[in-house]
Amino acid sequence: MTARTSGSAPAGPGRRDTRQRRLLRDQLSRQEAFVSAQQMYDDLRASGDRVGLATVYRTLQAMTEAGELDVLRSDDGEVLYRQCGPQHHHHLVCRSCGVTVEVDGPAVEKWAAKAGEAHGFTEVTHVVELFGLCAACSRASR
Amino acid sequence: MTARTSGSAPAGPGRRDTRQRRLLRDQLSRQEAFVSAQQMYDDLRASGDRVGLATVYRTLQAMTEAGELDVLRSDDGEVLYRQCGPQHHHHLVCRSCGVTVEVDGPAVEKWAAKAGEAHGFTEVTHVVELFGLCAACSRASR
DNA sequence: CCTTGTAACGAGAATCGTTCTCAATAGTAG
DNA sequence: CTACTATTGAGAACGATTCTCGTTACAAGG
Ligand SMILES: [Zn+2]
Ligand SMILES: [Zn+2]
Ligand SMILES: [Zn+2]
Ligand SMILES: [Zn+2]
Repeated sequence: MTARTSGSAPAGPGRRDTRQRRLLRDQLSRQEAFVSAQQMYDDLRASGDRVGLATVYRTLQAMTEAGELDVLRSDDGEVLYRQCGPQHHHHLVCRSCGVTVEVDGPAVEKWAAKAGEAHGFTEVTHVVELFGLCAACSRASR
Repeated sequence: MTARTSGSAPAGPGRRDTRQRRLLRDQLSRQEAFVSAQQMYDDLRASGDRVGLATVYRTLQAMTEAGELDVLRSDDGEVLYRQCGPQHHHHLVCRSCGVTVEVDGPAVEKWAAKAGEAHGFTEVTHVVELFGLCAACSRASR
């Protein structure tokens, strides 16, 4: 027996501070928009950083499970990630550039819960996302 | 020149009444739940009907573009289809059996439009879906 | 009915995002 | 510094969806 003698340090997956994880965390904290794993991978590559695609996928998933990222699925089926604030909110996403604004909608929450009950459903969750063209992209497309 | 002499009968894609399309339309009109192309394919196969997978995908897509079907993406990324009523509505979907109830939420529509404007977004659309366990599935899982 | 032009089919190959495998690498506690 | 093992990454494997292209079969004319 060599490592871990007593029940103190919580060893196990997800706790090592690696170069790859630092890179991803940094890039995410700098992002305004929702981005895909592929985009993250390409961007890191472009800036000369060496990271494996599988690692990007794994890390993004792990962070999501840990509640550090919000997920969204684009129309063409790609999974997009974003580092958001901690409170419950919804997203107003630009269809063109991905820029995202966090918005809240207390009315929606209530409506959702009520609608669920009314039909005998339990454990009701809701998916509420808004898509549009941000001010900048609206202007650009005129 | 043989077919189409004058500018009357709108020839072109999407208008032939084939056995496969009838089968799909029939099965969809009998479905309470959102279903995937694969499921449709399997079900048709199971009931002895001969249909190609590509045809199922193509037809479902065409019907969707024609506004005859509503689309939804499952958590694991599959596209699900359902024949719904013509008016704008949202869905309360059972996570377990897929059974769906159409619900409306005037409050949500307003909130969405307003939130969009407030941040300078244009052409705002919304995705609002509710997921839960239907009464039957809630009972079964106790 | 029979003929035609072509929309629609379908089997299988090709895409594409994502996940898995497994040998090599590198945090970390001691 | 060493040992233990979490993590990585190249490439194979997957699964849903799309594409290809030779064959089939609607449906308008004749
Ligand atoms: Zn968010
Ligand atoms: Zn934009
Ligand atoms: Zn619907
Ligand atoms: Zn159910």
